[in-house]
Amino acid sequence: MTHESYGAYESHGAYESRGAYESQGAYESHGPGRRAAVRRPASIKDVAAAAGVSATTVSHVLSGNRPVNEQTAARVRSVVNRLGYVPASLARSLQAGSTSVIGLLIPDISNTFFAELAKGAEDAAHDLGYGLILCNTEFDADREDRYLGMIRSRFIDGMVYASGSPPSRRRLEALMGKFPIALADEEVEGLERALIATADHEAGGRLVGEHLRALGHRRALMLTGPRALRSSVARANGFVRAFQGEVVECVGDFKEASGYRLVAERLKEGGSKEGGLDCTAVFAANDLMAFGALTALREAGLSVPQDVSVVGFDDIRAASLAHPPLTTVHQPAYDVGRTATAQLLQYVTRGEVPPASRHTLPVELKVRGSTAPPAR
Amino acid sequence: MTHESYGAYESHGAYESRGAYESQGAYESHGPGRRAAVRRPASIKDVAAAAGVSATTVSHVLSGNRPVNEQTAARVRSVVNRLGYVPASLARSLQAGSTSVIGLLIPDISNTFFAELAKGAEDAAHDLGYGLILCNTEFDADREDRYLGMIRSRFIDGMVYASGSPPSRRRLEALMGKFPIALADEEVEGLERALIATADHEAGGRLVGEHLRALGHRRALMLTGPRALRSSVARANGFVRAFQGEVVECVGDFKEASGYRLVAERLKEGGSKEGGLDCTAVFAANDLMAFGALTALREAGLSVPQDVSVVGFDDIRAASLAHPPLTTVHQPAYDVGRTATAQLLQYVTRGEVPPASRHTLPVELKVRGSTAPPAR
DNA sequence: TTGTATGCGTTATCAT
DNA sequence: ATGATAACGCATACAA
Repeated sequence: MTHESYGAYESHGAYESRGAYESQGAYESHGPGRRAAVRRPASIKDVAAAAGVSATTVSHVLSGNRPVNEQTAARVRSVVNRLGYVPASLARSLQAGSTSVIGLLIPDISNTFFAELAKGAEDAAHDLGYGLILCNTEFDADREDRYLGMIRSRFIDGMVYASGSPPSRRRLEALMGKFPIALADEEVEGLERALIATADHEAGGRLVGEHLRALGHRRALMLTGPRALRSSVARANGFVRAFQGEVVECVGDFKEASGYRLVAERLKEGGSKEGGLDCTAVFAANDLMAFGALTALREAGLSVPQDVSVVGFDDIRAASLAHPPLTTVHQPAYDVGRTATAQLLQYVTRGEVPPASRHTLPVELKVRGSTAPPAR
Repeated sequence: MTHESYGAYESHGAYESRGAYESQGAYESHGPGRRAAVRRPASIKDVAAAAGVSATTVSHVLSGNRPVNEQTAARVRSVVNRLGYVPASLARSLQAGSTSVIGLLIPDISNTFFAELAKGAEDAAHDLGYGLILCNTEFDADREDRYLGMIRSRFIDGMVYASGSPPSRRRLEALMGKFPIALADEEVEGLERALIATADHEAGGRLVGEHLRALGHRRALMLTGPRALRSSVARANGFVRAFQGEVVECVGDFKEASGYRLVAERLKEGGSKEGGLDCTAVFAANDLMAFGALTALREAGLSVPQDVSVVGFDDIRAASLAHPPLTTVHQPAYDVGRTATAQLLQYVTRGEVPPASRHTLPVELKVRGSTAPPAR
């Protein structure tokens, strides 16, 4: 399916002539409220026959790939219009050897971080005439497999991979040597030699560490993401190194519930003291977990930032709207998606598998209302 | 592309045998960091030749559509495995006449309402073995056209349409008679005779009206969505009827900026009094516009809900996290997406164009901190 | 149990 | 300027 196939023929009047559609619909109407059976859409042969030319000529009238007598062309266009003919993109793609569609695989589309990333990817794809399929995995390995199957079966020309389910690493490894794949936002352990666009996670962690240290905190609870994710490790490393204080690490899974659970459990176990957190600050490896932490703290009667400071990561939309507004690390989600996609397409369009290349995009600390100096 | 094509052959060992991949990759490696050229992937003929059977037999070994001698089958599978053969979904779909993929067209994926709707649609699609392509239009008519082209060119088997750009109505009209299309969340004026799953917008407006009236408000500013959208009109109608007070209506476009602008302008113009709003409550037709209103009010030094009450619509995630938490109408976004998709697929799988059918799903008023009795 | 021939809808190649 | 034919990769009707 080429770019043109999306709408190039509309200008020939498919939409301009309403009557044509109504009289030649691909479906037969069986009256109001009744189901209608599908009829075979017009093919290039139908057009050729009706116009008294060969299919070859029809093809060239539509593509402009070679000169056609203007009278003939006009006749063909008229028939195209009348029959409501639209070239079958499947047949085109089969012949062309590519679909002009790539995929974007993400774990959770309702996370505005990934939504922004998706916008960047979509813009980059559209700029080059490519379609973009959003593949939402919900962190589910089966779904991920299924979507990866689309590239193995060549339904799509390439894939921007922005997920993070660790078990998929081996599959990715096999795929990356055979198909155009770019990693966005997330490096995958053992796959350093790939096309990668990512935020500077380590710097983000460092900024948070410096911020909390400067406020006077000396003991913090860190809610990390899965160990298998490079970004998790990088955020934690940057934080620990810059904070230079005591850090209690708990492993979460980037979901709000896990942030809630980890903090609630720690509050119940009582740290070392009177049922408190035993930490003056919480750094969650993403905003969602930070929100979970916020909820757990509120339920325990602790107020933020008076009793405990909380910091997130990502700067999703809800972060600035939260109560209190969440101090967090802003990731250039849109740029990550755009960069990764642009990089990928550079190779897809040339029928090449991408070489290793890393783009690290800068992050920014957004200091808001959820952080303050420790109580005492 | 059938459901099975996504991964049915993986169990034959494509992934289980790493060595096979490495020695038979579809790309030729040119050493670390160098670009690699694409090589033609193995086709069914390659497998047939290598296994010493016909392509027909290979096809049947893989599909199970007819019995094959177990020894032969084993030999074929071994070759499939060795060559890393995966059937080309394009060729399959061309032959089958359908792709087993449908589209979901939405205006803004970063709006969590649509993200939730998308999840419902995706779940429903996957349940029936269908893939789902997320088409994000950004309210852009060109993008919408482009995505609608996918159904006209039969790249997808059907479309769940959850957008709302009014100018597209005529295009939709022509399409709906020819291709399987379902409307989600949004009725389209003049297209009542279609497959529709929507929230009860009118009831939502009514709940808000009753709530504000019960609190004692008598004069409200209503920020509606575009007039051309049925949901906008329904929300406004329900509200006006139940509120039974004075209502000033301003037309927005469902974006945050428009909520901000409308309220800011009204504040500047001064209503009828001392630069105030001249209303004790604001009802925005969606949460995004409510957030814009919140910002404008805050900048004007007005506090919510002490000076002005604010109500939204949708109950997106940020609503409960906002400051103050936003009173809003909860829409069953997930169910709307799931219902519309399930309905659509019921007809897609049978190769029929859907009849008229309307599902109206219940909404719920979430009373939170942004509403209170009027000051005086 | 297996193979041959044909068709799906298009575009490219080679003629005319 | 136009057409006939092959090829893309697969599945199926028909034969054997």
